[in-house]
Amino acid sequence: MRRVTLDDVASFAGVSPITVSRVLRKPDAVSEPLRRRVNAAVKELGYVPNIAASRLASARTHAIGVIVPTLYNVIFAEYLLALHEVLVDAGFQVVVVNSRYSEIEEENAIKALLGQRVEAIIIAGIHHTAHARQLLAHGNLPVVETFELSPDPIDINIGMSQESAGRAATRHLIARGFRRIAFLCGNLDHRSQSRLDGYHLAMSEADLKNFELVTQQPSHSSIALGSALCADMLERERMPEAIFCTDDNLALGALQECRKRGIGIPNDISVIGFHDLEFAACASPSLSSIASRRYETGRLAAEKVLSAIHANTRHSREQIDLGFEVKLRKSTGG
Amino acid sequence: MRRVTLDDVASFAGVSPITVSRVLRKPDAVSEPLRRRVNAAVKELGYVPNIAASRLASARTHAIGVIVPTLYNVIFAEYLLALHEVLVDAGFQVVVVNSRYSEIEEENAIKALLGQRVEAIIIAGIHHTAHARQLLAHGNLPVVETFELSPDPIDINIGMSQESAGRAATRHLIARGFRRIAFLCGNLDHRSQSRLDGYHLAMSEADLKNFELVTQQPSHSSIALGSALCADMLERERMPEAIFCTDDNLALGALQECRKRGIGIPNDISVIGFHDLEFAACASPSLSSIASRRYETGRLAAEKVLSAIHANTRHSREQIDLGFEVKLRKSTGG
DNA sequence: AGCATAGTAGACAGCGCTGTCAATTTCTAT
DNA sequence: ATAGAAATTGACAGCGCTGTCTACTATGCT
Repeated sequence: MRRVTLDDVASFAGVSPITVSRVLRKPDAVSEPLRRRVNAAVKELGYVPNIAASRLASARTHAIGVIVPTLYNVIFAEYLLALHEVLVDAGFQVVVVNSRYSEIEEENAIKALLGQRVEAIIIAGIHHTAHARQLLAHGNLPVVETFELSPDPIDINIGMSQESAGRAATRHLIARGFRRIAFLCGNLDHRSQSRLDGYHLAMSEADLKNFELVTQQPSHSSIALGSALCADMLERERMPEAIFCTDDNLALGALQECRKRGIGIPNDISVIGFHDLEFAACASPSLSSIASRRYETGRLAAEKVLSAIHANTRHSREQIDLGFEVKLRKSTGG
Repeated sequence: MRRVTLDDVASFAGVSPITVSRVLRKPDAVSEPLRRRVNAAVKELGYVPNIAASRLASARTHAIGVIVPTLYNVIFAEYLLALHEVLVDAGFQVVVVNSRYSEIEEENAIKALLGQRVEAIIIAGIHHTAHARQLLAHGNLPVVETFELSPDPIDINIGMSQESAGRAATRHLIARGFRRIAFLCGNLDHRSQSRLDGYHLAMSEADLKNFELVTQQPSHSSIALGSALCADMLERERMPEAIFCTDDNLALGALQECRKRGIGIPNDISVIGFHDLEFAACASPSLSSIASRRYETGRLAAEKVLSAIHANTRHSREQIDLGFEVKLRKSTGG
């Protein structure tokens, strides 16, 4: 039971294989009657072109590789959504690989994508193994690093300063007069680490080094984890006056935990989250947060890739800071 | 600037191309010294095998196609996680395509996957276009339909009865003595529709047809949407006594909305969600829900696919009902 | 010494498609 | 009516790899 090939279709339709190929790829170049005959044959035989053969022959894959650390996070879901919207419409296949927050797996993912001869790689993050970096740099294809700003971009870099954002959130709490400011965090990936750096920076700028309260647990951000981390904080000798969570899910969990314990927000404790997820504005009390622009990151990354492929340029060495926005709501006193 | 090929490596290492190929695929079949020479050459030249060529020559792709309606939903994220865990470890590439809840896009996705000669297709849902169904049935590859139970599976089918689950949730509320029971829903996809059918069934079984309160809005399930739909319900002439949400996100939004309006849960209104997401147990009050087994669905689907590929069997025609569990918590009175 | 066996390396052809260029037909303008 | 351009179709070779088969080497045994 052999699979139907282009040649089968050609002989069935009584034309040359090349004509069949053309009908499928550039129908305008074939006359109406032949096109009909070929299409009929394709349908009749249930022909499905073999992409591997096409890729090999044409040396074009029409595939873009995308590496994200996890699929289990709305942030990346929104980002992927944007990438898909732009790239699929432009006729590209999006190959998503997840690196599970591991640089080793990321390197393997890069190898796999290069082996597939993707025409560009869009990768979340700026920290790679030395070898991975070398592969990307010498891969002779456009590379976009996203979500963070790199001191030394491989090629194109689109993101925001996670450190500045962490600092801004902390400064906001400091400006409100709080001194004992807690930092809640799940997995300490590079982005969270930078936000933590920003927190430390802001605290020390305000001479509040002694009032730092950091708690962290290596599992993915969730409402449940937020409750747990918050509980941990509340059971310490002296409660914090404000809490900065690296993620709105954690913040929502913290809100719940406080309510459960009869702790008023923002009267007793202020809470600020990160990312400004959908529910932040409608939580009760509404949740202050740092808005990140992951949808725009995805769109822009996709567009940059398309134009780089189109222009056949390598190493544009462009860096774009999409910034962030501090959203002040009830949970930090409005 | 040509890409490095197997032949380049071979001549660099002074061996035949076939030997290089073997070193890469079955190193045991090559003697130690040659293997070292070849590996050195690979490293030196930065050789990355061309997968398209390999796939064409070997007629094996080591790729499994997975179709989901959206990536923007934890349910599918967990399912994909499970699929990945099993399949990647078994040496397969997972090709994820999202159909955006459209049967047309699903059909296109199927064509794309068949064109890639994936070795199996795992597809969420049992409703396809006639042509899509035909493609899957005649594609000569294992097919797994998931999440729902099909009256007529194409091949393997792993899921649960969404209707029974919807009915069970509603029955629980009825058993608690409620009569005016509302149903809240976002996008009315096939699964939600079945849950709604179950709701109608349970209501009519209890002679409560007159007390049905259904509200729905065609956007994806979110906490914000839950608040909005709940607000809609609460502003009706007569408030519901209980609310069944097709999704825990909606339910959490409903909880928030009720709290905002000073409506006590479960004293004034009971709420039950669906899926038993992570936060359900730790919400306040804790949220009753119907637990679905999406992780197990993913694992099992992957395992079935592996064994079907291994055994080289087609059309096992197997149906597995993974069931569901009613989780009773505070939001419906414990 | 002579032979069978296993282990190792290579030759060859071909997977199914497309780029390039050549050949043919059709049409346009003089 | 005819040269020349444009539109249409086809021949050929090759993309980079692997399955299959063959050839060679080393080893152990009678």
